Formats: sequence, structure tokens, C-alpha cells
Amino acid sequence: MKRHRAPPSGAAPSRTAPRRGRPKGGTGLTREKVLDAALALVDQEGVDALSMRGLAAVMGVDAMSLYNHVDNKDAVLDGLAERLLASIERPVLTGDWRRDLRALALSFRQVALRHPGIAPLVLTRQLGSLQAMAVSEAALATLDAAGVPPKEAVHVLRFILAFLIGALVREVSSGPTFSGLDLDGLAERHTALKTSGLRHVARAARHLAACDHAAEFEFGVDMMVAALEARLGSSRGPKRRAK
Amino acid sequence: MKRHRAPPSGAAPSRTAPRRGRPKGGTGLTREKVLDAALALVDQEGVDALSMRGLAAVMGVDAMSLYNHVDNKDAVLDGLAERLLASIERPVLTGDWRRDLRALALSFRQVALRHPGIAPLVLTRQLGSLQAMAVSEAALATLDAAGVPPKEAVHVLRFILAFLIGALVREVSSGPTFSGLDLDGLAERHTALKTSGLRHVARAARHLAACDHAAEFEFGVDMMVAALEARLGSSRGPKRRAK
DNA sequence: ACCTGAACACCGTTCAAGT
DNA sequence: ACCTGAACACCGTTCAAGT
Repeated sequence: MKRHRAPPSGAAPSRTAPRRGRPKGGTGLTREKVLDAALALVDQEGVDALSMRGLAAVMGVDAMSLYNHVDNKDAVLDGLAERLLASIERPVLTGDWRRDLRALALSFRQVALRHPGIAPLVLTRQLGSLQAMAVSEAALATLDAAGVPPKEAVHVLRFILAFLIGALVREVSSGPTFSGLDLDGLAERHTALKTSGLRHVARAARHLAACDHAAEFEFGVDMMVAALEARLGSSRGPKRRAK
Repeated sequence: MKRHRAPPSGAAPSRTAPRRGRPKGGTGLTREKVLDAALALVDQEGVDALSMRGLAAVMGVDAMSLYNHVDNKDAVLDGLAERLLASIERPVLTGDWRRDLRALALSFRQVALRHPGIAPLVLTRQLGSLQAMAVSEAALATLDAAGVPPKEAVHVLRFILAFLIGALVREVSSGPTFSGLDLDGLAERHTALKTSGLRHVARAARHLAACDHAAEFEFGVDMMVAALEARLGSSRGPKRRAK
């Protein structure tokens, strides 16, 4: 009965835009400052530690004052996710789409690692703002340079984003010690694995136990490049399309 | 100061294993039943609606009784994620790895769509249980059949999982109406896009506005298959390895 | 126009007490 | 061994009142 979907947060700008000139000399609270504080808090304590009350306390202000600059907590989360997306450095195009795609992927990874608490938000939230599309723009530019026609480029874009976000969220939300599976346990549980019908997992246990995230990420990017190469190669035939 | 990482939840079995025989005739509460109810609740109302108190109320029991069968709320969430993973149907191998890989991906998608609220949990939570490795086993079996050596298979596995989870979480957490971007707004904002330096986004707006999730997913799977084909093809040379 | 405090309807979890 | 209620320390958000 209780609809709980995130609000569209679409084209309409925030209902509570701050005044233009400085607000008469008050506390100087601002949507921007609220997000700044929220970002710092999440970076230090994690998403779960973000509460409107705690955020207000950190800012030395009453909890309810925040609602003058931000619709609600969900809007704060959306804002953080959009900031992350917007802060991804767009690498200059070199003309070598392989290199450019790799560079973009690395940029993405860098900001995700810098803000591990925010990264998962990017995946779940629907972000319609112009800011949030910076990555898409960069990726589409690269694909255009590679000769991928616009319609197909959109599909490729979605494929790339799915991998990037999937890989990065997995990475940032696995603790620094862990490696995606129970590192210590996997080896000893070898017999348990085999009796559970997990033959192949048992056989690969040694490799599953270790995980170099950077290398793994690069491997994935290589796979994407390979897929794209195959796609471009196969369309060599009907490529002559100049009207 | 406040560590809030999810607990390891590793090799050690739940601290609160239920009695073996029926519990003397009490309410018959069980970890399994708790998870059943939690699953139903999340499927109907969404993750945000899951609370220990509400869950207990639905089960007609005191809130604290749950803690006799479940460590805490996080453990419930972990349990749900593991159930999702475990419930993925493992397709029988046909010998055609392309077909088998596609079938596995589709199985994954089907359970994700059946439990949209749970899918995102799979990504963020560290799942070390044997149950959760069913998908990995299936994927590794397929890759083995395709002739991918164990060590490389693990990398490929991680690539596949990153894409699958990234794509599916994106799909389930975009509302049924929305399509990943602001469907209605994108067309009108064409000029805004161009002035924002989002040339390529503007050009692709028409294609970005529409999103057939099923087709998009299939496209991604095709890309994975293509990447794998390229990889297998290039190792044709040193393939003769029979001792 | 912005800030504030009290208030409402919730949370997860601990603990001592029951059976 | 399991269940229970009271209690603690929190939440997000509304609303009427302040300046």
C-alpha cells in the first residue's frame, strides 16, 4: 500500500532553490554546503551514518533548517550520487578509442575509490540531471570517434556502464581485507565444496581466494574493448554508407 | 569512530542455529520462517519497508523473538541475498557454451525480476556461504566446457558477474515507467543539452529516451559472448596443450 | 525568507524477567 | 530454550511559532 519508490527527481529543479544574494547575513546555509557536509560525513563514516539530525549537528544547526535547502534525505542522497558522477574527470580524446575508453574507465574507478560510500548510490538512484550525464557524454564521444553509429552507441554505453558500476560497487563494498569470497576459508573448505556439488568452484578455489581489484578491473576493461573490436570488425562490410 | 562495515559472515555458521527437533510446541518460529516472511514483505513493500518490528508484527510475534533465530537485521538482509543467489536455476549444460552462458544469464535475470527489492542486496553484501556460490559454479562449469583454463575462468567469471549484477540492479531499480533517463524531458531539453557541452548526449537523446530492458540485456550478453570468443580465438595458437 | 523546538510516529537492539 | 515487555538511544518529517 505504501509507495516507496524514489521520486522522479526529473526535469523540475529543486523546489527549494536558495536565494540569489547572500541571505541577509544568516547562518549562510546552502544546498551546496549541505551536500559538502554530507559528502564529508559519508566519506568518513559511511552511508549508514548519514542522518539528517547528525548532519545538522555536524553543521552546528538545527536539524530542520536543512529542509529549507533540501527536500528530504533522499534528495541529499541523490545529490551525492550526482556529484560523484559529475566529478568524474573526462579525459581528453586522443583519437585512439581504445586508449580513451580505458582512460574513462580508470577515471570512473578513481572517483569511486575516493568515495566508496557514495558509489553504490549511483547504481540504485535514478539520476536525470544534466550533471550526471557527463560520463555518458564522454563515453558517447569516444564511441563516436570509434565509428559506432549513435543508436548502437547507446546500447554499447549501457553495456559499459553496467560493467563499470557492477565492478566498482562490488570492489568498494568488499572490505579492504576481503577479496570477494572468504579468503581464509575457501582453501580449507575444499572438501565441503566438492561434496556440495561445487566441483568447479572447488577446483578454482585457489584463484577465487585471491583478488587484485586493479588487475581484475583492467581485465574487464580489456574484455569490453575486445567485444567492441569484434563488433566494429564485423560491421566493416556494411560500413560504406556515405550517402 | 563507529565501524559500520557489514560483518564478515564468513565460515562460522549462524550463532543461533535452531533446535533439531520441533521446539517443544512453541510458536514454531524458525530462521527459515523468518526469512520466508521477510522475503514476502520485501517483495510486496520494498526493502525500505522491512523492519524487525514490522516483520515481527506480520508474523504475529513479539519483535524480540526474531533475535532468537537471526543475529540482527543485517543477517536477515544477508539471508535474503543468499536466497536469491541460491534460487537461480542452474541450466543443464548443452555443450554449446554460448547457449549455456546465455541461459545462465537469463536465469539470473528472471530471479532478479521476480524479486526486484532483493537484487541490489546481492551486489553490496559479502556472501561467503556455499549456497551463494551456485551461480559461480554454473558459470565456471560453462567456461570449463568452453576450454577456458581455471585461472582465467575466474577473471572471466568476475567480469560476467559485474555485468550481470550491474545491468540487473539498474533495471530493477529504475521504475517500471522510467527508462534510465528522463523519458519525457530528454527530447525537449535538446537545446539545454547542447549548450551544456553534451553534444553527443543531445544527438543520441532519441535513443537514450527509450529503453527495452530485455533487448538491452541481451545486447550485453552478446557483447560478453563476443569478448569471450575473441579471447578463445586468440588462444587458438597455444591451445594444443594435451600432455 | 529562513530558522527553530516540540511533537509524532517510527526505528534496532539490550536486558532482565518470565515460562 | 525460547519468548516477552519495558527501556534506551536513536530516526525522518510535520507543524506552528518565532525573527
